[in-house]
Amino acid sequence: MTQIFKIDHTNCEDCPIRHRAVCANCDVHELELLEGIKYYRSFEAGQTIIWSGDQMNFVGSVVSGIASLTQTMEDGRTQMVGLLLPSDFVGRPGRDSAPYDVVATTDIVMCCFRKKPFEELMGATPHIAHRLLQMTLDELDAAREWMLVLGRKTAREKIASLLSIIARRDASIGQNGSSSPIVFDLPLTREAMADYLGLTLETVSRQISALKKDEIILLEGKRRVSVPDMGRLMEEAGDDSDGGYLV
Amino acid sequence: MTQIFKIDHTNCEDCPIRHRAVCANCDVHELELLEGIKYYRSFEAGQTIIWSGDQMNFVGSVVSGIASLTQTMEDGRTQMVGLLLPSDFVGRPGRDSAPYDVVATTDIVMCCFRKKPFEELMGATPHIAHRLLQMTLDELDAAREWMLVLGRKTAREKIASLLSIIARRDASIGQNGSSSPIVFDLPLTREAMADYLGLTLETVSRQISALKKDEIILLEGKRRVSVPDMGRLMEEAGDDSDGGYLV
DNA sequence: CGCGAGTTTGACCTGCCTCAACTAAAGTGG
DNA sequence: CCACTTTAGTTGAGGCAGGTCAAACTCGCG
Repeated sequence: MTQIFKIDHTNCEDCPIRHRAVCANCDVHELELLEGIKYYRSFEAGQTIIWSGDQMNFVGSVVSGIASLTQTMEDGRTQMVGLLLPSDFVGRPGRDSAPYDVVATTDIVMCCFRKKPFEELMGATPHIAHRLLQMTLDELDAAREWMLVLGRKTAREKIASLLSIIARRDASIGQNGSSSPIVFDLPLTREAMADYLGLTLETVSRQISALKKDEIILLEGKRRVSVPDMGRLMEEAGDDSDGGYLV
Repeated sequence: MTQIFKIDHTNCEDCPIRHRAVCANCDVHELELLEGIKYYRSFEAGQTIIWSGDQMNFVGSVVSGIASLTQTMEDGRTQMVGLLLPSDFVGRPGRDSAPYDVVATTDIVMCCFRKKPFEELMGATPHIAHRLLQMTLDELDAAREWMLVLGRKTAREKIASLLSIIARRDASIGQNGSSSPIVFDLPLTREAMADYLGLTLETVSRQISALKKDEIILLEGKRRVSVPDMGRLMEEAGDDSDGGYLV
C-alpha cells in the first residue's frame, strides 16, 4: 500500500513521454493547462492501481514502468487483456467504473489528472481529444491482433509472438539492421506471461526452453533474452510479415 | 460483386440508427452537413466490403445487417475479431489501410462517407469526434472481454458466451422480465461461430448439441434458438454476473 | 544456512482437433 | 417430378497439444 513519490515536480517539456502520450499534440498553452492539474503517483511492483468495478476518479499516463490490465473469473482463471507501457493511457473519460484490474507489473510512475478537470479540459482542447482517439484506435488494433494470438496460435507461436512484441519496442530496433542480435529483459514472470497468452505457466516454461534448444533465442539467467535472428523469431510467431527486410 | 441499392435516399431524421451511430449527438445543423456527404451502399451476404491491407477511402455505419472483422494467417487459420451490428462504425479516420477484412455476414446496408470530407467534418464538429471516441472505447471493452473468452474459457463456456451476447441485444431484452423465454435467430453459420470463438466447427456443433441436450437452449431447425432461462445460460458462460435480476 | 519465490522438468490425463462418414435441406435441370 | 449436386450441420473414432499434479532446482535474502 506504500506509495513512493520519486518524482517531485517535472516540467512537461522535459517529460520522457512528452511526444508519445495524450499530450503529444498539445501546444505550449495547452501544456500549461495540463501542467496545472497534473500530479505524479508511484506504485510498487505488484500493487493494484485500480480495482475492477471501482470508481475511477483519475486518469493518467504511464511515465515509467509497466502495468497490466487483467480480467478475472470467479473461479480464479485470469486473462491479461493489455500491457501498459510508458506513454500509454489509463482510464476512460466519460466512464465511471473500471472494467478490469490495473496492476503494476514493475515499479511504476504515473502522471495523473483528476477525471473531472481532465474531461473539462478535453472538451476545450480538441488536440487532446484527437490524440486520445488515435491512441484508443491503436489499442483497439492491438487488442484485435491479440485475439488472433489467443484464438488461433499454438503455444510455441504464442510465446514467439510475445517475445517479438517485447523485442520490437523494448530493444530500440531500427538503428541496427537485421542481423545484429537484439537483447532485452523480460518484464514479466512466467505466470504473467501465461496470463497474457492464455496458457499455463508450465507450458510457457516448456516452450521457452524449446525455443532456446532450437536456438531461436538465447537465455542469460531467467529473464535476459537475446534474439540472434529476428526474422526466425517472427517466422515462429506465424506473423511472417516477411520482416520487411527479407524482401 | 453485384451491389444492390435498396435505399434511395433516406432522411437522417428517419434513420433507424439515428440515435446510436456516430451521428447520435449531432444537432440539426451538423446532421445537415453529414447528410450532404453521405451515400448508401449495399452488399450481399458473403461479399467482402474491405480487404485487409487495402486502401480505405470511405468510412461509415452499418444501417442494417451484420458484418464481421476477420484476420487470417498465411496458412488459412482465421480469427474473427469483431462483429459489426447496426449502428457500429467501420473505418479509421486518420488511417489509410485496413488492418483486417470486413465481410458482410448477412445482406447489409451501410451509410458511407468518403474519408477525406468526413475527417474534415470531424475536425469541425466535436460532437462527432466525441461520439466516435465513446464508441471506440466501447469496442475496446468488448474486444478485451472477448480476449477473456478466447484465452480462458472452455468450448462450452465459449458457446454459451456467444449465445448470451447475441441474445442480449438481438432479442430485445428489457421489456420482458427474467422468466419469459428469449428467442432469436443465429446470424452466423457454425463455421463463422467457430472463427469467432477460436474453435473448430465440429466442436461448435457438438457443444450446441450438448447445451440442447441439457436443456439450456432449445432449437427450432438449425438456426432458431430459444433460451428458457437466461440465468442458466449465463451461468454456463461463466460470466455469472448474477444476471442482475437474481439479487 | 534455511527459506521462499520463481522456474524447470517429468509423467500422466483430457479437451479439443482431425479425419471421415453420414444426414438434412435446398436448389438445378432434364 | 424426380435424380443429382451443393451447402450446412451432425456425429463418431482416435490422436495429440496443452493442462494437471508433483517433484526438484536456482537464487537472492534474512
